[in-house]
Amino acid sequence: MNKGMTAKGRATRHRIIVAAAMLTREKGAAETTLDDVRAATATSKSQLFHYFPEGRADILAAVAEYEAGQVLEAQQPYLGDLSTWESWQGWRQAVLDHYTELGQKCPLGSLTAELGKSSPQARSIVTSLYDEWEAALVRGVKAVTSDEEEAVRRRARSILAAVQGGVVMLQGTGRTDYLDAALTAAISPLQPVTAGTA
Amino acid sequence: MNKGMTAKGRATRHRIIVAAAMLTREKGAAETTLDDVRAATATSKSQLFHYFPEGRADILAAVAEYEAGQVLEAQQPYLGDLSTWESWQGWRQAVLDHYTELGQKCPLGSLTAELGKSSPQARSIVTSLYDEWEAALVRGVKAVTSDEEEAVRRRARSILAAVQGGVVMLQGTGRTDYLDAALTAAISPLQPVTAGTA
DNA sequence: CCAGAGGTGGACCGAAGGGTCCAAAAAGGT
DNA sequence: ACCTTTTTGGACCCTTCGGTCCACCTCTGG
Repeated sequence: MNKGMTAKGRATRHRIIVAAAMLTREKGAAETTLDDVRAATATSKSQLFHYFPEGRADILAAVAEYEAGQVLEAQQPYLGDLSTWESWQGWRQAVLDHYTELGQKCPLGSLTAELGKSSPQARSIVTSLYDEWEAALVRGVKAVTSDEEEAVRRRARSILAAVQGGVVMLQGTGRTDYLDAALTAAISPLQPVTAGTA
Repeated sequence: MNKGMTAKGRATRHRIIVAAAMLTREKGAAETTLDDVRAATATSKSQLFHYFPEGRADILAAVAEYEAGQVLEAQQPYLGDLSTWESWQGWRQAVLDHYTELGQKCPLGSLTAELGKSSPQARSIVTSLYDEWEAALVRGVKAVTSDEEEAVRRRARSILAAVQGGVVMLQGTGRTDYLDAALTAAISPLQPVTAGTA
């Protein structure tokens, strides 16, 4: 894909993606126009179509891919090693902090809303993000419990859904209470039985 | 608001809302144009603006309000009386069935995405929906546990977030596994200690 | 130094879609 | 029957925005 593209070209392309990602977070995908991107990157229309032949949809897809990566990155290094209850707590806090900071701006929410329909590639980006995320959680759950495969998988999914739900509600209300409560409740069964809460 | 409006007028207005709601569910708010609504309701542009002076935004707001009501209605009669573990299970199944049936079509998702930004009224619709929903869950949790106020509230929020998360992931992947797992895990602490799972 | 590639600028186009307007047709009241 | 109010039809305007086109830079390598 980077064939026939100089360092300068790649830089421009990357600059477009990053700027478009920022705009998308700020105003949502629907309100982000090509002119906005153009203005934000000091580029011209022709460049946008030069680097993204399919136009707008192409850019948005690239942004989605970029953002999907950021989502997982924000959870590191915790997500990579959830082998102890302490690291789970660290992860929980990292997630909480990250989304608290983001606030209303949701990286993927508006993207999927805009691209999701009739765009199989967008769908696959989200799906593989979830898969990767779930896999990491599965490894972590497996490390701190002795449940069988299926139970572990279900637990991981419930944790993942808790994050998603908390984030969605944060988007809609601006309150972090839900994410906090959901996350805490979701991982609490992983807590070693020392001073456990029912 | 219904001042100076005949029965016929109210009927037309209502017809517009219902049709717009359906279109919104099918194609998302962003892709629903006034012409679509016009065609689906056999009305004219002037009527749209007659009944919704603010235009498109006005219609979308009305749809959001309408859909918010539908969300809670779909959970009845269970949501109204969550006083036993059995009714909690019934509710869980009702939610699962409802969203499985809806599948990809999310009533409020695209609405909030489109209206959420800079529309305080849309925000308040979502907020009060969540509040009402949470209140019902709080009553239910309180009925089956002996936890103190704050713990009850947190539990209710975690359950609510679990539903939201499961639904979001259903939207994105088409799979109900997440909602199932999240819902099960979220209410499992409410289960009476007879054959409890850790 | 001179091709020829990649990179850039910006004018231009056409469709889509939200919103306005006016006038005609029903409904309602007296 | 007659006047008023509501309801309806649809032509029209105008902005926005994605997308096209072509001419002009600016590198790089031989």
